[in-house]
Amino acid sequence: MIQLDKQYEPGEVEKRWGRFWEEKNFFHADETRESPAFSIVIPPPNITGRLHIGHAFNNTLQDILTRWKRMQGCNALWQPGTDHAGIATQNVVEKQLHEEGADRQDLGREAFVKRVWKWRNESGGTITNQLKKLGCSLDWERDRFTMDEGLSKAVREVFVSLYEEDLIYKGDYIINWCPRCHTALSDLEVEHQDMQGYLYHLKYSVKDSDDFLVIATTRPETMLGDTAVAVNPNDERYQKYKGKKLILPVLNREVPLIEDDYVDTSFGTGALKVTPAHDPNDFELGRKHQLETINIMNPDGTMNSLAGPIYEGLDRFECRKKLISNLKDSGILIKIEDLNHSVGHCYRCRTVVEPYLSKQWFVKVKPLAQPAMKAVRDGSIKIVPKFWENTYFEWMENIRDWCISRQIWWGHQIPAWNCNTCGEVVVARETPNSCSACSSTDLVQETDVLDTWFSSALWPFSTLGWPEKTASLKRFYPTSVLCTGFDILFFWVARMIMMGLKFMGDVPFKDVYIHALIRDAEGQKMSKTKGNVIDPLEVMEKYGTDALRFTLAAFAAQGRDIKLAEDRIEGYRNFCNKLWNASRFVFMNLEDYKGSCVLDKRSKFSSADLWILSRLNRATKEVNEALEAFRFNDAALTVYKFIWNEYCDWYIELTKSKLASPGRERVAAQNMLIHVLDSALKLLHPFMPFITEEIWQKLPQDENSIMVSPFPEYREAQTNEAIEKEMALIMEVITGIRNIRGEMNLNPGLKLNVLVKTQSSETQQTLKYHGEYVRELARVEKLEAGSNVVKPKVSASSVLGEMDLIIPLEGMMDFQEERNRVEKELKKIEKDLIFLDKKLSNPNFVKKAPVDIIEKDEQRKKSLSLKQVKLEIHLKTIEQGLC
RNA sequence: AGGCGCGUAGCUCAGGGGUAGAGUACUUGCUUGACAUGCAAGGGGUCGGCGGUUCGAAACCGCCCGUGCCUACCA
Repeated sequence: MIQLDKQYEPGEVEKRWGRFWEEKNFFHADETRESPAFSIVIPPPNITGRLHIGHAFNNTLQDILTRWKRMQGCNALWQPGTDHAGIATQNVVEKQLHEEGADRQDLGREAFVKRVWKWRNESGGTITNQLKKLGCSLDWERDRFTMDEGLSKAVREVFVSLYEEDLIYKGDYIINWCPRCHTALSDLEVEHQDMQGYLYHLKYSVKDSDDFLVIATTRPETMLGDTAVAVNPNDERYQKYKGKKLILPVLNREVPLIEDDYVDTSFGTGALKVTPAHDPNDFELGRKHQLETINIMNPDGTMNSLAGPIYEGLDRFECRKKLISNLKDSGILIKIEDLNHSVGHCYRCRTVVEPYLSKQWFVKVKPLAQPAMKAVRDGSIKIVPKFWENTYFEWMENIRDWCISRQIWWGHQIPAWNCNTCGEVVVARETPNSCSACSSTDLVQETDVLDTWFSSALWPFSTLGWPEKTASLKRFYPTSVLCTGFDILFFWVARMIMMGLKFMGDVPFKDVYIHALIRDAEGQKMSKTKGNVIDPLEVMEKYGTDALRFTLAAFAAQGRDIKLAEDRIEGYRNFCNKLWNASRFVFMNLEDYKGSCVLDKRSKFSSADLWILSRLNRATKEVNEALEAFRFNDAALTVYKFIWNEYCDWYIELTKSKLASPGRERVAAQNMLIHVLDSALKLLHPFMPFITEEIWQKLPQDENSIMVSPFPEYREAQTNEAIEKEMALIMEVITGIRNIRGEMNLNPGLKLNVLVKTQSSETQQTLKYHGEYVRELARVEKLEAGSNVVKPKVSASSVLGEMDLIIPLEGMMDFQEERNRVEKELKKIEKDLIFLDKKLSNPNFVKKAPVDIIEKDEQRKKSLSLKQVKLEIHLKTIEQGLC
């Protein structure tokens, strides 16, 4: 006989089954298998990452889908992998070097990259192991890394193809530069933050005149690179200076006054200093008006020689300080205003980014964006929840070219070679030996690497073997669902759609499920710097992995951020224990059971048996439907309620009388208990893989693992309305009795006699037939039901539908308690009747409302009135007793 | 500056044109032979405010207040 401990202890169980699944290779998807494919690619976590609550959430949802589909018989692939995270990883290793008193320049490129690989091989797998702990059923055999040979080949293929089609180009443009990471960033990699800054008003004198113009700027140090001042052509104030030159303070350079209606007359003074090398707008103005560009900054954010001898070598912010101080002394600075404006920061290191003119590589995105928008518009890709589609379209419509070159060492080096002899740029799939133009062998490869997101954009097909035409690619592409947070909708999702369509000729996934972000109890985004992180590993340690997973699923309602509360996790930990103990009860009653979990058609099933089967069937339907629609919370709560509120609270209790003595009813109950437990465990398995496997393995069944057993399906014939109605009546009577017992503070152990007065012969039959249930669950000695029941003077009573529930209490009646109870009830009835009366006496309601609503209300009014009359009579007898 | 969410029980959150639900917390009573990480019963909400549509609004629409986020070339 199988005995369970009194409490569920997750720690050891999780380790054991985690190992078991991996050993049995259950997570593996075989590309040669013919069953319908279901595939998901994991959003590859950074190799620098540690599992945070967002990962836990994201991956729990994917695992739920994967396990569910796998159990449904699909050839289910959940593709694992990690991302090389160029800047982030380089930063980690550079920091290490720094601690050793060195920097990457000391090592040189080759040695540095080698060092990063070493770090990756030693520490890059942390998150992989943590995902295993979370129970993720990823096909580890297929683990990929964005810097793998195969994926690198894919990157080259895509780069060269795009270049050949003129969709990749190189040029001098203003980009976002991080002076700390020493690299260009794409627009997306800049995080804007509102900051309190200053608007400095500076005097620029007009050449050959005593007049001056006042310009306003937030970044005064850039004036050293000014090559013009712009005003609006319609601005009255500046008409008289048309065509004049201005003298740039400090450097005393002559700059022209140009006119452009881009200039907003209402901002600042209406006069705009123009620095084409250090501001994106000024860059555009500069091109339009053919202005000179003067780059006054070094890549590390210090000023270069063009900034003049006083400022050369100073950091940009020191320069600002010193410059302002000097300008103040020389009377150039007129005033300083407070200004709240948004400042861009590097998303990897939080340094203020600098708009910076430099030579970079770009992807021409517009031609790729068109089909990507169409795919979503025509439904080839569905974004769930739908409202994210708007965000997607808005971004795609305004998309600008994507800066893909990064001046770092860790990443895919751009497959372009510069010929030192003739200056030709050779872009090739294979490393060329000689220049395609002049045959010189003096070729030097481009030092820049590609944006990490460039390789991520290929993820859904590069992981499956592309550019080779693999069987996996054929079987699993397009993938079924992409599951991710909205924070990388543009970074990643949009780009995968563009690249998938371009290179595979098909969408990379059919559904995109966008889930919420997890925040702390105050609604703040969790971050290490704020110190408000919830560590999922700690939670798993304390409450068990299943409890965490279930909590996350229960919170996963669509379209709302999640404020994670620890007491919810505790609640679901208790649910694990509840399930554990229900199972414990079942096993305690199986010692003489010879059957299996399969329903035995010849069994003599009781009404309770058929009832739970019917309820199980409904729950099964709801779980499948909810998961189909990505309503994880509905699915989770349905299983929860079924197990706790139906199986445990009612069914187990109802079986106790049947189990009490040997016989056909006992066997039937045993059969149904384990059949339903088996199914419930399966329904719960995708959410709580560990505890379900642990219990399920002890059930009499001959399959290998619950994770590869068939998921329950809805069966029309198992829904039994008549039985559900019958049992609802029984439960109503039981609850009615318990209510009186509780409200009147009657001793729980006290056996009561109960009379039910009812005109319905059906009700009489049901109560007669199932009297045992009532006697057991409501602690009743004698139960009598009939139309001529006589109510003793000293009794408690309530009205349940058309039934009068009467509990004789001769000698133990607390009249005051009973009066309070009945008066409370009457008060509520009165309130309801007033409401209904008002509604039903409204001629418009009767005229316009649907018939079934009117009928329902009329029915309710009738039964409430009847109940009221009965209770008032009862109240009178009580009051007699009080005198 | 535009755009998108959210505001429901003390707390954390579901729901959604026909008189409000869960978990947790709270009150009362229970060492009932699965479970005190439990059982039974109970209290608790003019569903942010104001208008509108409707026979009927917490739900749909508009405005306002509060709150969170995203996008943007706010010198």
